Amino acid sequence: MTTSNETQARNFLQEIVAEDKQAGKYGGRVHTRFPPEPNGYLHIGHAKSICINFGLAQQYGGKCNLRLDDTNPLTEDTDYVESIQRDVRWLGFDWDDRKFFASDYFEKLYAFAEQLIRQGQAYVCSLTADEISEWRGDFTTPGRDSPYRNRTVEENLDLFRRMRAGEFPDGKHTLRAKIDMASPNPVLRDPPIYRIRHAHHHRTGDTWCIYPLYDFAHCLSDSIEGITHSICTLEFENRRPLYDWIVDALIKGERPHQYEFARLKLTYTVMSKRKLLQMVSDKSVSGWDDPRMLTISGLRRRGFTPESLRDFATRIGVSKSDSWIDMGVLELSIREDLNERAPRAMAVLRPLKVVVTNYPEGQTEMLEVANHPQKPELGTRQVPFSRELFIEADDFQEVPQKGFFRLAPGKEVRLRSAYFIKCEEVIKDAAGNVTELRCTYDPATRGGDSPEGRKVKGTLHWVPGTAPTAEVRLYDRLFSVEHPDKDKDRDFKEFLNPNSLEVITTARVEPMLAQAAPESRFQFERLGYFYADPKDSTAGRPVFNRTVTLKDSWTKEQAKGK
RNA sequence: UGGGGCGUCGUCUAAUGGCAGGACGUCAGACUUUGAAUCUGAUUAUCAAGGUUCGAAUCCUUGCGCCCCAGCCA
Repeated sequence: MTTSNETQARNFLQEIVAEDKQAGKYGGRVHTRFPPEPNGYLHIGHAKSICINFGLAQQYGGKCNLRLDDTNPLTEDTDYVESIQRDVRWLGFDWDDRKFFASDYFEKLYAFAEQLIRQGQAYVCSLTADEISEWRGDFTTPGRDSPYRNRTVEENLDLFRRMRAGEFPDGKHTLRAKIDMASPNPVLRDPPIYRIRHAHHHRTGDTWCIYPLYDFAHCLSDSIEGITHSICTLEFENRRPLYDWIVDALIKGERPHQYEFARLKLTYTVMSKRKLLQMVSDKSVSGWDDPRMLTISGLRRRGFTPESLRDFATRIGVSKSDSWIDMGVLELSIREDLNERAPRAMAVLRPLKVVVTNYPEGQTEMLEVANHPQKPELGTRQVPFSRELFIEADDFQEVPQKGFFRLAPGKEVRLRSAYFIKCEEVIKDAAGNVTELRCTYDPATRGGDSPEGRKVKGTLHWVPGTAPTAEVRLYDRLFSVEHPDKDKDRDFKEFLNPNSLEVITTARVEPMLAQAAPESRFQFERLGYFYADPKDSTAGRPVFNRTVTLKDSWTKEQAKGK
């Protein structure tokens, strides 16, 4: 019998790296890289890639570089560079002194381009963008050779140098690799590798007016950095022949190889940077770090931990099959982590006043409450108890439905770590709304202990009548359907969940919570895990973000009854 | 349509010609001072059809389905 503990199943990338290392390839060296383009914030799909690339390096005694792939000055920005570094570090990974930019290599890449020209493997093409597209053909018809394909090396070199010198406007010429216009793979039909762009670059400023394209820059950046395994997502698989062609043409000796895995797809969300950017710009969300966003910064602000995200990444595995991960898996990862480490606390979201009629007026006693039921080492705290208190409005039903074992007229429940109380009277306003409950308590049940084995099924959380109020933000899935961008004819934003955020400003919290430091995490008993918002919390007035609810079999039970 | 890739429980993922395993989910139960956690049990899968073989998820053939590619984006 094998169990997951005994079998250390390797994913296909680990297998490739292990075999290469075993075979002594690259002298046993393992060197990966995480190469985001700084044109947006990192999301949970990137987190998967980060864990794969940095993880592989860790597991096989290698290194992983951080490389900002900044070859398109139109979309890139230093703000993004900063956020990327912050997010990778927060996730728990370290590139030491190996932070690189593709733009570090512009001079070298230019030299490689000239070399390609001299080798007769690249030419300056003067077709317009539209013409290039036309001449490329389509899936069924081969492309036609550009009329500029046979320019001499000298002419190409001259033109290319003048492109660099800024003699031509945008789009006037491109440098193209001379491969095969009839290739069944359109990527190989003389792909442009340099274009003219008179644009300000976030790092090189106005030094350049020509910029290399991804296919040219990426494989050569890998080569320059001594990358051994260049890992990317499946949609780049078509480009691997081009990767190899360029590297073969220009690099002698050891060279990197590209491998592809399936990108992460999560239900109830969208993953493309374009769509995330759109929601940020049109204010569908409050920003890149809106806690509903599946960006790393959004998840961080929601209260996710780096550990839970890393756990998620290993849990979902790595393969080449195009698959959907259920949002429940992400929720499981954070619940599992926070169940272990989050101290418990009591907060009431929708307060219902309870008066304990037989409790002496003006008396207050301190009750000791455990911070974690399974971890006595996390200690206890004191919560004041007196004649007036609040319970959750949901925890009372005047006419209890089937299976409801919380408070109801004549019924007895336990107040967590306090006393048993019994509902004697229901007070309503003129409109018939329940505004207050009159209860009696049993002094023999102090601490919540059951005397002579008396059973009560329900245990409710509560806060003192003097409890401070706090703002609580209840977050839910951003989209209300599993696959918001599956239907190409419908805008994904039609599926935004209108209830993805509920702000409650009148929640009541136990006294200790009013002092909660920003970024601290708690389990609000019976409600979920909450995180003191790092931006909006102020001294003595924390704002709590709901990270995730507790598993709730009662709601499920209720739904079944209907 | 040409090329490339991928098809294993509801979902994700193992198997490297030798008992289709694990996790999540679901269902049932135990326990419970959180309807949480924990524990126990159950549940369900090799895209199809042929072939090779003592033996096929794995190899071969044919078919089917899904994904990617026709940016001077990455």
